[in-house]
Amino acid sequence: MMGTNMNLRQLRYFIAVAEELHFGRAAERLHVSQPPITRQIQALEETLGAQLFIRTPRGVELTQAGALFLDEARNIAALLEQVADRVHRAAEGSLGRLDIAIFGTAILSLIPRIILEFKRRYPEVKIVMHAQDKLGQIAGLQNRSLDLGFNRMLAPQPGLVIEELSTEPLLAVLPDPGPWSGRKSVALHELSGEPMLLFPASRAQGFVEMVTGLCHEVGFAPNVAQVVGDGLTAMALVAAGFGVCLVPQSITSVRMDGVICLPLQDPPKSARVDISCIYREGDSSPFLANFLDVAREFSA
Amino acid sequence: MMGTNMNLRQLRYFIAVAEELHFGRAAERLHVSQPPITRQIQALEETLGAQLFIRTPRGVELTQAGALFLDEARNIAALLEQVADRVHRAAEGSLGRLDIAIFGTAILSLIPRIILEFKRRYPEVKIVMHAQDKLGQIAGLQNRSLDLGFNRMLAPQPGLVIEELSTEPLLAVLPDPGPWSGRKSVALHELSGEPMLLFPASRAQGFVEMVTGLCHEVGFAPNVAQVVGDGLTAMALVAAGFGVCLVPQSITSVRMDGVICLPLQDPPKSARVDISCIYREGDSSPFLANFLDVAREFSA
DNA sequence: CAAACCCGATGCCGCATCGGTATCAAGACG
DNA sequence: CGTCTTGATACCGATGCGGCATCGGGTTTG
Repeated sequence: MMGTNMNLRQLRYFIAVAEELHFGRAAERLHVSQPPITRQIQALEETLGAQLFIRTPRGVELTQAGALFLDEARNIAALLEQVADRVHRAAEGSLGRLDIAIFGTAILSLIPRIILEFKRRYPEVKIVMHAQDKLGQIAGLQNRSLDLGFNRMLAPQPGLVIEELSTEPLLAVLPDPGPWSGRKSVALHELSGEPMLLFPASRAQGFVEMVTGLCHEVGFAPNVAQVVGDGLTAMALVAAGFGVCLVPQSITSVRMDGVICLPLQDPPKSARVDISCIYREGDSSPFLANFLDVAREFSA
Repeated sequence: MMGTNMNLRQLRYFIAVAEELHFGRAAERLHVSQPPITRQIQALEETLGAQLFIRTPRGVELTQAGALFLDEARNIAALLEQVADRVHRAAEGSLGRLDIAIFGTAILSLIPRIILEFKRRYPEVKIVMHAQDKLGQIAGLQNRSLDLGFNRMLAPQPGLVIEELSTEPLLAVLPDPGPWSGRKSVALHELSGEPMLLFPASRAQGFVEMVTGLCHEVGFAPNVAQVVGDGLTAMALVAAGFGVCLVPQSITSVRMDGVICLPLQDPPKSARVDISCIYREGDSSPFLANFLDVAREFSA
């Protein structure tokens, strides 16, 4: 009456016996004695309601049902092993998916290198990139559609962790040819009269306020010509003669004719912008942990 | 340190917890108390080397690894159930394969009806037909390439069981038009002068000896015109005027112009031939048992 | 702000199950 | 006819499992 419970041990024992066609040799292979084999096979036959072996004086042979079960048992055993391995790798962060958001100039220089290295180390982790601004990243992290965001000048958020990866100086982007052609650097106050292009014009500001604050520090209010969407647009407008602008250094990895990029003379310490990442507090995902490891290596 | 042993119980528990997202409800569904659930899940997580659930104050949620494992666990559980069912049906003879041999006129009348009925009852049992003569059937049974043979007048064989399904009278096959046209029966001694066609001309005889013996019983030696391969060939030669022959009644299910088939007058009891089946002694195959059940029904 | 509540984790105990040793029963073989 | 081999069985000690009671933490509630 009691036999509705198959056991993986029974399955292993059965496979051994079916391959050896001999209880004793199967027991030897399994490093147990022979009686347990007999009992487990009997139990298995009872649970299946099927005789699996024909006992002969010189060993056993498979019945048709036994031969059928052997195939399936091998399948299941292999499947289990494979599944265990995949789950293990998923848990240690080698297999799975990571949703990353970037915005604007954050994609230049550092981030691509981090992602490339991560993909090299964990080729079975699928990285899904999302282009979302600061507020979108926060919302995405909170509703779990994102695991990680890259951005600049992030404000603290409850439940989210902000981690600075690196900082970089600001450069002045100036028309070329123009008054600054041939110069090695420029002082911020030299730009006091110039029309200035600011960015980004998105919901979540930060950089705009930073630039205007810097100008006030050196004693002038910026002559804001226009607020545009991103740094590259601003640079293009500088090239077209609409004014000047300040950009993070990494943006200059894009070469553009008609402008020169000069470092600031005696820049204040605040004239730097960060590249930071943001993720959920207490997120134990191994994918995230591994990605952060790679990111921290590159920020050093 | 000991955790290399996954258990199907752990798998069931895991599925329940993953679907309920709550240890207590899972325990209720499984009709056990909550602590065993905790312990089995812990053991499973250790064997897999992966955290499957994130424990929260109001229940649990799946990790990525847990979600992956849930899919696979469902697959394995379903596969196991299906396999158990298939093995059970294979053991009771509903699923599998049966190799049957027939030869010559044994295929007429009775055998096709038996096979048809068996296929109706056990549609998942594949019947493989082999055309083999008596010796071939015996060899096939012994080397296990056959499960069952149909034939006539089988001699006892060690290790094989012969079971008579039915007997049928002999009929005289006579040219028509001819001396017997219009008659309702014929006495065997009337054929004493006629050229007689015998069969089969295969390695394993039996029927030839039987017919010659019958002739001797009524006082004449048959005038053997020719020994041919099978009964149908003999009938065709009768129609062509080569002589007469005796055939089992069932062969007359094939209508042939140019001959008439008449029963024998006062036939001796020995003037009958059997249709028998032959199979391995002690063959416990449920397919064979089921097939024999059907065959015995039809022989009654 | 403390008490009550809900959740999973843990300690302990009794029972079922499992494996090991010794032995048995039945064929095969010389 | 005895011996060997093979699977089956009896018994015993060890392990594993479930149930009960309880703990620790976090949330909710009065």
